[in-house]
Amino acid sequence: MPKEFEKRPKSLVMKAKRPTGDAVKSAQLNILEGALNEQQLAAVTTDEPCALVLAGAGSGKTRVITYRVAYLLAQGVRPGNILLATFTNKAARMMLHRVEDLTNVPQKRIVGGTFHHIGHIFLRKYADLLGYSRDFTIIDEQDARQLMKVVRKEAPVNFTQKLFPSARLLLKMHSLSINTGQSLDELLVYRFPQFARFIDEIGRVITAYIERKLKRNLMDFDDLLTCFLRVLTEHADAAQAISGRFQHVLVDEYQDTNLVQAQTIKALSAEHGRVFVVGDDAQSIYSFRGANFENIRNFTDDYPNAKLFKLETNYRSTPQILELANEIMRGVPEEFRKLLRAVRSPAERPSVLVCHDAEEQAQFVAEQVLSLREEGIPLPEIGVLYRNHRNSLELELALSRAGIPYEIRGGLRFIEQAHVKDVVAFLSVLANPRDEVAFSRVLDMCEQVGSKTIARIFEKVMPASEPLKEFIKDGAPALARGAGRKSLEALAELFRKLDAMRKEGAGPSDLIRQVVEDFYDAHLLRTYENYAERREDLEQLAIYSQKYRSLRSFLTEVALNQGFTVAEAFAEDAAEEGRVSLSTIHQAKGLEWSAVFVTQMVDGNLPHRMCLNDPSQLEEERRLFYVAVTRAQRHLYLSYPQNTDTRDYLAFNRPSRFLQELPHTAYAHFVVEFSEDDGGSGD
DNA sequence: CTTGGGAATTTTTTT
DNA sequence: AATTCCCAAG
Repeated sequence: MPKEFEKRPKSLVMKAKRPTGDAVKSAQLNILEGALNEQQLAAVTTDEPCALVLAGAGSGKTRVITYRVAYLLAQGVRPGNILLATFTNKAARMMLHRVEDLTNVPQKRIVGGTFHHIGHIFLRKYADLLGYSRDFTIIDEQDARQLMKVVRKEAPVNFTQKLFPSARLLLKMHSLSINTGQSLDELLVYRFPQFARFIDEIGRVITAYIERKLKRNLMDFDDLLTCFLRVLTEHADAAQAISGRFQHVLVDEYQDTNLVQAQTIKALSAEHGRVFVVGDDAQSIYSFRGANFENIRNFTDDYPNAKLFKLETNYRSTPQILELANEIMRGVPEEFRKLLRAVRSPAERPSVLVCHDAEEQAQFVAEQVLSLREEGIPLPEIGVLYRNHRNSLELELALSRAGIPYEIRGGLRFIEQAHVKDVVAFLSVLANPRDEVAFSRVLDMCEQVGSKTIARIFEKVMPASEPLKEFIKDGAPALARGAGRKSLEALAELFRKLDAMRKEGAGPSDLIRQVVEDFYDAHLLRTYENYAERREDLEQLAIYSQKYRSLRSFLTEVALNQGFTVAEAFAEDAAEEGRVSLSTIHQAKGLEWSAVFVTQMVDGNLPHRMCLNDPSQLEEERRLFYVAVTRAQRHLYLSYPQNTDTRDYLAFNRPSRFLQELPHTAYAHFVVEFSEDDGGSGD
């Protein structure tokens, strides 16, 4: 290990607070000792270069990784030498904020975020090594599907198109193949046998898709990972510069990394081997995205020197909740089973509630929330979880009826709404005119312009070195006749204006307002019924974008930081008493509430019906249930409706097999009935 | 060629 | 139940 690094003056980091290194160290250790238990302290202060922290739910995982960063800083490690990879950008912000509190090191000085975010940072610098230009555009899933659709149509596939996989499916195959390291052939045989006969054709379409992205300077989400890895493995100079910089690599939620991410960590740490990894294999719930919990289970194979730490004290939940959680995981192989020790005092058993239908279930949740509030549990301490977004409908209704403020995590993302994407597309074209997805979206808004005209325009414009100039100047509008021509001319005029504004230093919000004023407003008016609402959204977008000076930084933020939802964007802040959280279980990862409702515990929903035939997917559903249950500190309610009302028939539900597998002693069983005006009643 | 409407298909979780 | 696909009228 490089001696030089070890000797760096400790005062550098802590200058603001305490001048001498030793004083810093002992002060820091005091803080640590008060804040951490023995196991946590051992992990945080280890001298081993490579460490794996296996941390059960609620055992202080986040705390450990946060304090580890603070500890390293106190040891004299420069903030710039630390890399913190987390599962969401929000998580990174929270951790680094905490680090700032502990050490006074501003969070901005440490590189932290998702692998996508980190990859993006360096690709802006090194993308040209891969044949991309550095001002590439990031496309989201929808855009990617659009592009794949185009490529698929163009491909010389002679089969009756119906039997050939859809664009969506092609993307999924491609993505899984990359992220799991399986060849397309293998993947098709094992996961999509019905398409195995199209191997060659599928391969060709996917290759065309990859080439097209490169040609148009577009990167999809997977590219941010794979291209970054390619920089690290194929370009020694760049790799040296990057990995030389990050002397300490820390990874949170390691159980949800995929092969590409694991290889990235490996490449980053190849020289110094200083890796600090935290995770819990029992909480691996992202295999549909290529995540592989073998990464964490086999960590010591990949890193033979790794020192293993286990955190087994659970600070979060009551013994009753933990007992139930342990029952869920009863089946996992012994070597990986964790013994979680509860330190909280005993309380009520978790409840299982049988409701008549989804409405009554929602009503029950609403009333129970009210009585929890009576007991003194504030609304932000209550979480309502479900398997998929659609399950939130009845809950929203019941909560609003009861006058309970709530916020929804996930759901339709603000920027994924059609009208917002429309307006953003104008800016995307401005930033990267070769972005054919955005460009055709814009063209498509012109009246009397359809796919044929768009194709003709592209044919003329795309080969040019500056497609947008070509479009504006060379009369691409002339390619259409009549009304189509008129609207294209209006569009060209708008782009002329935007381009000029941009040269004069206009920011994203100016551009957005201009687009809306000159062009989009009219489109909005004739296309949508709820004109006013959507118009309001766009004003919100303009306001939101004021934070960004450059077009590129705004577009990147929009593409990568999709965290905020429609509800969130409009949440009037500072509601005096806060809000109840509604969330999918996936999005609840890493969070906790005093009281947790897990709703729709119906076989076919949790576990989801699509998973029933595949044992490994079924196990993942079980882990999902485990994650849901372990979010609860004190009160846990598991509920399911007995009937599902579709429009024309009534279905009887089976309770989730996960419920049926639990021993009856683990919970209290209730049948919820609303006979008069309120209340569930005992069995 | 565009557009709108009716038919067919698909259905989870997210960066 | 909602999105995507296809076809036929204008």
